[in-house]
Amino acid sequence: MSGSDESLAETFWAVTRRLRHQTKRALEPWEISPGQARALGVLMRHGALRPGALAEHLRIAPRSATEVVDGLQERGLVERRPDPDDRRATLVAPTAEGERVGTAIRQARATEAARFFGALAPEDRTELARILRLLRED
Amino acid sequence: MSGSDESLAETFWAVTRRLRHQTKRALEPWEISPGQARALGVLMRHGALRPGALAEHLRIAPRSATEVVDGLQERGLVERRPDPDDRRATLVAPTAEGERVGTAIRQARATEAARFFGALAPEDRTELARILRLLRED
DNA sequence: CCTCATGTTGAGGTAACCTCAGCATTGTCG
DNA sequence: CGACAATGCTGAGGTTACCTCAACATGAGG
Repeated sequence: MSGSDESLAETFWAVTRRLRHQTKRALEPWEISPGQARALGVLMRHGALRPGALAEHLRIAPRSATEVVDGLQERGLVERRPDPDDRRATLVAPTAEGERVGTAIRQARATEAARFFGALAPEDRTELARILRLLRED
Repeated sequence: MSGSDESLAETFWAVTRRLRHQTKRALEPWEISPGQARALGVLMRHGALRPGALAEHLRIAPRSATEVVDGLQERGLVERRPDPDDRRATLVAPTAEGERVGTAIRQARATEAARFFGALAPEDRTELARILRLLRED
């Protein structure tokens, strides 16, 4: 019983590794790191955000968000502008190019996910989604 | 369809993150990093290994295996000894203490996995294991 | 025995995170 | 309304876990 749970965990990790490698490859055309892609996705979903709020979404320290934003800004994918409501703060928002790249990445990811999970029969996909939601908890 | 696959991937990542945090906490009592724990596990399964072979199992560069072994050796969990078959090479093997800690970690991990997946009904666990094996492929 | 391959490691680099301190601004309270 | 604590960002510098490249010792084949 505990032994089979351990092997379940092991299988889970093996699948995770495969999925991670695949999504990493999916990002290669844009030469963007997984962390940057994640940040860009958050910014596209939420619109302009302060670095601190972005950090919360990414669950990293505020200081680290500065670096992620620096990277995206260097590539011209986001821009910083002053927050009109608080002169201490900065707002980070995707540029037009950022929106373009962001949606392209979202599509590429969807394609990769479809390829990955497409190995399953439709009812297995549904079943997997249902069971994973039970384990998600947040 | 591709949209639901994308959210499936997203759910998968959420579960992965939760499992990762939990196993990391499970290792805290031994103050050992996940990488070191993984290496110790490999050494316990395979017996004495050369650093190069260990690197292959961990899928890291040979030079990086040196560092993992250094860390484990500092904590007295493994020892290096000359390979009798090849005087260029070194064999890395768990010490008695390493075996002790290694089995304790294995048990702690099994307990954590049981707790994590114990949230599921038994038939869901079986179903999850079956589906994940389909995605494993290695 | 000379050359080339192999096994390990020193030196040094990178990416992604961290903490801590400093600076500007804002909100609060006597 | 003025002092002062709280907030928001970022510079400086550290850590961890990886990497490559070159040096060194040893082994194997012509």
